[in-house]
Amino acid sequence: MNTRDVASIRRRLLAWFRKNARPLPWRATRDPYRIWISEVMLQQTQVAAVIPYFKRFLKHFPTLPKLAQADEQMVLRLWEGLGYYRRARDLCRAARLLRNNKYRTIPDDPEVVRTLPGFGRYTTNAVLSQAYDRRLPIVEANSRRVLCRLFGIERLPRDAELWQLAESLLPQRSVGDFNQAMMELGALVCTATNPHCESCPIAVHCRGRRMGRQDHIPVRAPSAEVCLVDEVAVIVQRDDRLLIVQRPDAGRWARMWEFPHHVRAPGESVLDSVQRLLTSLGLEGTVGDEIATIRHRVTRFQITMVCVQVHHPRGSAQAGTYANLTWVRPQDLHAYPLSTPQRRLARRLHADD
DNA sequence: AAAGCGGGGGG
DNA sequence: CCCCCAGCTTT
Repeated sequence: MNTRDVASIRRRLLAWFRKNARPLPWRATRDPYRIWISEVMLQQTQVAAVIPYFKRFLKHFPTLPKLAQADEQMVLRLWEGLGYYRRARDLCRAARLLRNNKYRTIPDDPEVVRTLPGFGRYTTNAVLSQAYDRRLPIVEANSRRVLCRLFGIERLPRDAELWQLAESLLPQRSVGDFNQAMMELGALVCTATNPHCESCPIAVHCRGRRMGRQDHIPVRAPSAEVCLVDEVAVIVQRDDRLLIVQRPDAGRWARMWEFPHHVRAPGESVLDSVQRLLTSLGLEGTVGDEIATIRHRVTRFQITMVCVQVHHPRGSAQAGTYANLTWVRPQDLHAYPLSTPQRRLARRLHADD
């Protein structure tokens, strides 16, 4: 792309956006706080799903100070159904960090913003370009597709390459609109399947289109295979609930799954109950021998270790399998009522490695 | 650099 | 069923 092409792309895209932009709620403002909330909700989440959540969230927490003093449980409740709940926790953490450092809103400083939890390169640049017209590029699902087709990249693109291309297109002003225009084009015209090249404002500059390869760009990374993994699972019982602590990788406790709806039937053995649980989750696997059982008088927990061999879901192949489960990160275990025996057990098993 | 996080929507 | 979606964090 030479300088003239780039200038033409900027002009055409901005003109197209001003005529065709959807009237989304977060576009009615340049309030950095609102833009921030929208950007976080939109991470890995489609626009249509976000709109009602965004409106409701802003009714409860209209400003940064309100969010900074919010109860995290309340924020999480408002987040229910959006997924990736760490986003909500990070939202609270970042709001409080800003307040504690005497910021009354998101500062116009990428170096500062980038250090806040939940602010990666994309979110930092998206918020600052839209709120303050900072000249910062963005790369996400939509603009990635646009860039790959526009530049005719017929191989797996490298991230650094895409960021560089995105920056090369940025105008001097209206940067926020331009970034949004790239995304809007990807959402409305340069779609993943059946792109509408006939109505694309920059089709004349599109190498992918010129090569007739738009349907084969961008190329996808091969999806990971489902492979067999030997695992050790720990079953924690309390009353009629089960909690499984699983160790997918040797020497590292990666996750803890709670199954609030799984009830061990009267008289049913733990091993049978776990087998039934695996089946009900659609996981193919077999429950092997019981390794050990530990009873905690104080906590009323009984912990059973069993060998479980599971056909382990890799990549996104089994996304959704664990719906309705509560996910707890190991570093968050201290906040969880069942953490003490779990960690004790983790240390014991770890010592055996 | 690669894997994991979650839920919904569409083909 | 599979792919895709306004990514971030950790290893």
